[in-house]
Amino acid sequence: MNDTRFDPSQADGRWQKAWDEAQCFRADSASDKPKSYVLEMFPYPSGRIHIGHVRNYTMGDVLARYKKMRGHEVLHPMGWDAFGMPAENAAMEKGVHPGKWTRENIESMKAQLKRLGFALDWSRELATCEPDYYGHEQALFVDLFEAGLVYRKESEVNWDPVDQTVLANEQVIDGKGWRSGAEIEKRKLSQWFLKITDFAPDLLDGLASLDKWPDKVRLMQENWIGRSQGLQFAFDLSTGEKLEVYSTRPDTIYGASFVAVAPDHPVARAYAEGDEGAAEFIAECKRGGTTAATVETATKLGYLTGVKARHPLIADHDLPVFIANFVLMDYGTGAVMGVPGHDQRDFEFAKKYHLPILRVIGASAADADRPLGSGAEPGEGILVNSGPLDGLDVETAKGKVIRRAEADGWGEGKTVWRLRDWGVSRQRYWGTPIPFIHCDSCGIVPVPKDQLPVVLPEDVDFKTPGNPLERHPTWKNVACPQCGAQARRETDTLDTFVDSSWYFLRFASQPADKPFDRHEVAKWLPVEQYIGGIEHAILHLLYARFWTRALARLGQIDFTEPFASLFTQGMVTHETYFRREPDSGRVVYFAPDEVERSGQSAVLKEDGFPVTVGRVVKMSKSKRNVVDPDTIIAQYGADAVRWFMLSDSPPERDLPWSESGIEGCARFVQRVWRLVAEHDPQASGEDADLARKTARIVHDVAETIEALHFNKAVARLYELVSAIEKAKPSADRTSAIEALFPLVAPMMPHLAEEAWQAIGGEGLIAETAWPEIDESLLEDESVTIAVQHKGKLRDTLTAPAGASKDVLEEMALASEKVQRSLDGAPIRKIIVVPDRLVNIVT
RNA sequence: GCGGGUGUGGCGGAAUGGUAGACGCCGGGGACUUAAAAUCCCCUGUCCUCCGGACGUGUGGGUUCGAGUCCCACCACCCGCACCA
Repeated sequence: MNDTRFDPSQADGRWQKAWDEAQCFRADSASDKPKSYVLEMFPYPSGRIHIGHVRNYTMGDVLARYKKMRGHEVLHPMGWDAFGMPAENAAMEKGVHPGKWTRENIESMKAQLKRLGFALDWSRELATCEPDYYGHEQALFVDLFEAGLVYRKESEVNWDPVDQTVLANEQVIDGKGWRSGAEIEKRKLSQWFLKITDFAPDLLDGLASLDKWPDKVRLMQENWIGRSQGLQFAFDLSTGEKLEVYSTRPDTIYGASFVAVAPDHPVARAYAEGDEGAAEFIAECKRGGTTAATVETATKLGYLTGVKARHPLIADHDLPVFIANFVLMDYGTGAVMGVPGHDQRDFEFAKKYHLPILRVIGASAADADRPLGSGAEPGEGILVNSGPLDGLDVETAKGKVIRRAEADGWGEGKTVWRLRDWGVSRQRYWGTPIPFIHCDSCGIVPVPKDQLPVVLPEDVDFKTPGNPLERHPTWKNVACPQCGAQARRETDTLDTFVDSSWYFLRFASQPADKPFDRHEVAKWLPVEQYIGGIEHAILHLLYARFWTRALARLGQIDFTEPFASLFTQGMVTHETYFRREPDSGRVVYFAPDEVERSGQSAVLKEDGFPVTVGRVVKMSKSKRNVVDPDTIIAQYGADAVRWFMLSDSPPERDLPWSESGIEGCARFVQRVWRLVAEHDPQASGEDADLARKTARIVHDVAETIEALHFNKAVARLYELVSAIEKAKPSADRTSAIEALFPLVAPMMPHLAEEAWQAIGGEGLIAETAWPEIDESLLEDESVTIAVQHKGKLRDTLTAPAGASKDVLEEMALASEKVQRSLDGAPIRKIIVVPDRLVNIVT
């Protein structure tokens, strides 16, 4: 151990092997230590680990290793979210089977993760694409069906009329199919749904208990679930039918000037039968994709029908009925009343179709005749021009209208949720087969559990677009489990969000004959700390919460919230380098290793001419601003890469990758290593300042790791290393060095092991306890007091901690700098904050 | 369009309403060396009449003895929007 440099290229692998052999990171559910379940969102096996994964898993790893040092039994597993579209795309493009492609990707990504030295329990590894995972998922799906939480209904998909296939939203670009270029249209298919709306109140109420989740995520989920209270009421139509509408602003009912229905509303369809223009308009609305962003950013269009709606409160007053492209069939009743004065969308619609814009709310009664100018006024106020409601505030008016409607029998107060049921059908091959059989006489029959798993057939082709299961020659054909007659398998597969809705249970317990063992699961769950990207703030996390609640309702588990604490980390970003081609104006991007960077500018290595240094954005293949984890591990070692992932940027914010930054980290690894040579067990003498600093930093690093403020832990460790370097040899300095290595062990585990061994530490540092400190060393003896005058800093004083206000005031006035600033002005007031500051007001 | 977030030196950032810029990167100067690498030391927000002072946390207002932090309005960028994962 006399080498002056730490060599990761030989040390990393050696310690990774040592951990493997000692099986340090195997989670023992029989242990009587307190248990910690640390989980990072499992990756999609795209082929290579992305630097974003490295950041995510490094954070989890630091926490897992730290918890272990704190005496916890830690479960820190890893697996693969292995179903999904990219495998099918690879099959189409390269002719490789999705299973082969996926399994090879898993192998290479696993090797990459191992090179980073993560403290993972690989004995629990799982891949959702294997029958021993998805078979259990099928069993759970059947359980949910039997509990009445699964049903079928029609719903819209993106239909590519040329490829004759269903497209995902991301495959629709500017309303056109990504391969065919054909105009996409909305088409209705009969599909499988999970009744997440059954749990809407529960999912909403449960958010309150998630006090270790970021507020922003809870808020996003709250808005997504979208509880609203309003009035559902019926208009009498001139056709003799009734039209149910829902409004959250029944107080504005006197301001209604039109009614609008969704293009696929029965009233619209019925009317279109006798009106060609309406039929054409409805057909027009079918064009384009199904996403909310597309629908809502489209120009608001309406078609005036000849139908009239009788206003329920204004005698003999009729409103025109429109078919409108912005009204959604699956929210509320698929029909709305339009109040242009107090809703911006209605306002724009009214302008376009020359409808009356009435004011029914003003700042006061005097506003009754003030016209609405440039836009709607959606806020609070006092009712005007509203007959019996005049003078009431918004809330009171809402209540009055609802009571009136209920008394007169034309409507009732109703709670409506924005959340829709979860459509889980996918018309694709590479997913969990939905375990149902269609029988002409028995209807829809679940596959009996003893016949699960329904295994995906291997012999499929991807030469033509569409679902290979649909055109497989034999797989579909099966006998009905009930009557034995010839029947057909369901060919839809499950949304991959289903796979990720219960994998955290399977990690905790992996029996062969059932999805999980409830007693084993109870030992580990809920997950103590879940870490992943903010992009999953709504869908994945909501679906996992729902699935957990559904299993609790079925009596399979005893808790309803899967993740006690959630952390959402930021992205890893990098500068972009590009040139604009002079002829076409096309932008050509260059990879970081093709570019020589200096100061503000950069040149292309190949030709020596400059390239433009573009914005710092999320690493992506299209911008070519990616760095490959393997390359940088080979160059700098796993510890430097891990250290970089934790340094500087707060973990919830974006982290800009930089060459100079990683070099600084690699230098720091060596700096820590050099302290091994400084470790002198024979050194004697005290260094009270260093001892106090060491205790303080041991304490702060623990605190900041627990709060996941890794950047602050890193800053404190830099300080400790500097302090040790500057200190003269002493017993306290030797102790500081002995404390330092365990402190950095969660972050730089390879170096820490090597150093620990070199200074004669016992066993593996991964299994060592966190350093103990003398709590009395945390008390400060003196403090720095700021003295302000006119709100500005004039001087700083050193005072004993806990000095009285009078003493501090006296010290402040004694300061020459303060007197100069005061310049004899009369003192009006002195504010003293003990241990902090004195502010003199003149 | 709707929902959520972020904004502080050249860069990443730190700061229970109480000393703005901790810590790191970059840059500058110096030491060591035949030289380089490595390492170590010092400086490093802007401006000015520079042993002192003024200004300064996206923009414009406000509350306060005191605002990066609280309130109002705005701007820019990022994430999500139900079939990407």
